Amino acid sequence: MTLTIADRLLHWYDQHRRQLPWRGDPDPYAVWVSEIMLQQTRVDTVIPYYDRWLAQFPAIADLAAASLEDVLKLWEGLGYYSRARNLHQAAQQVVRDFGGQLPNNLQDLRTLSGVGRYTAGAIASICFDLDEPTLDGNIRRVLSRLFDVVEPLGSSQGDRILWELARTHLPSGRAGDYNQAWMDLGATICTPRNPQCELCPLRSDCQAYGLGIQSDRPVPKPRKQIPQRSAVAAIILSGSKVLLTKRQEKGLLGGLWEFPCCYVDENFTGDSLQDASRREGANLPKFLHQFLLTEFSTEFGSEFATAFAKEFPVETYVPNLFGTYKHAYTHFRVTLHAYLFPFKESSEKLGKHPCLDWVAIAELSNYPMGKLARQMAQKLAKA
DNA sequence: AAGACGGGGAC
DNA sequence: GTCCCAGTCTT
Repeated sequence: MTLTIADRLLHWYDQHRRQLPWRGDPDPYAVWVSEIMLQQTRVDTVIPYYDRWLAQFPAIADLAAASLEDVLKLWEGLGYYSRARNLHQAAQQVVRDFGGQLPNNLQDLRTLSGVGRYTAGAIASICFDLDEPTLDGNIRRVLSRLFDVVEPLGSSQGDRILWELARTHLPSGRAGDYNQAWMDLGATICTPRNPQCELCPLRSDCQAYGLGIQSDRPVPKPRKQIPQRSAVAAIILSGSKVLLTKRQEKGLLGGLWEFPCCYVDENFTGDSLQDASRREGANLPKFLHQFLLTEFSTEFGSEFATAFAKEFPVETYVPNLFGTYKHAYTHFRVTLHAYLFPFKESSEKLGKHPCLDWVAIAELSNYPMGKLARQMAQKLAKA
């Protein structure tokens, strides 16, 4: 009898599987944490975060009882911070609705925040031996080459085909290994560029290889141009402390701390670098100064706004440049100019608000921040 | 169906 | 510089 594709795939996996910290851990919580961290994130990046996470939150109950601040601090640098917020919330969901145990079926798994179709299939097959397929970036690429799928990656039509292919070839009884085998094959052999086809156990089954078009599969989805934005930030010093503000829970870098800042063009239209250079030519420190006065008086009370206006008269005070930073987010790039506003006298009692804090320079490392704010904080600590 | 959502590594 | 990574949620 002839070997199926799954037979050959699993045979290869039995010999070449990667040794990873979450592999062989019988605790579904450990697998769950790894799957969330691995979303859009490489294995090598995840491993140190995974180890620290399991050390600090060994069980679901530990995570559920933790503060969001501590959770975000441990996630700092991994990106896509909604994953951390969702994982935290889902842990509380599990304690409240499922007796502290991760549910062992696809439907209940999908009710957890941050658990989508991929993660539910992965957990169900790996932890609970359910015959469920799953589909990630690796599996999409491998199946697209193997079966010469021409529908663009991520299109709904393409996804329908790929989910069906994954389910069609799934063997009964080893779905967890089958799913992970596709991913290991995609990560180590059937790579995005320069795939090692001569080492592939499925070479003779591969339609793209047969046609010599491996590098043309999968068909990428057309990309849009990334807009360029400008921003200004304020380093407001008082004694040995600096003013931090906390971002709102939702959206970009939600719940993280930063130095007070704003985009120069809130009515950004998304077109062209011309707008960017026009904004760069504007009077940025003056714009920032006005923003701070408005922001402080509307958000943080008139007392602090008054003290700030007295110390830094908008007509006469010209702040020094602290630094210029360029950063690329997923869907836009930003150039940020930071300016200094040093109070002559210590005024720590000014500005009381849950989303505002005077922080000693030495304590900045305790506050969860995005990369840009972290860079600024580190420069401040060195000076 | 398309966009929001981070940061880093490989080329 | 570009691509893309063990995707999910929102609009």
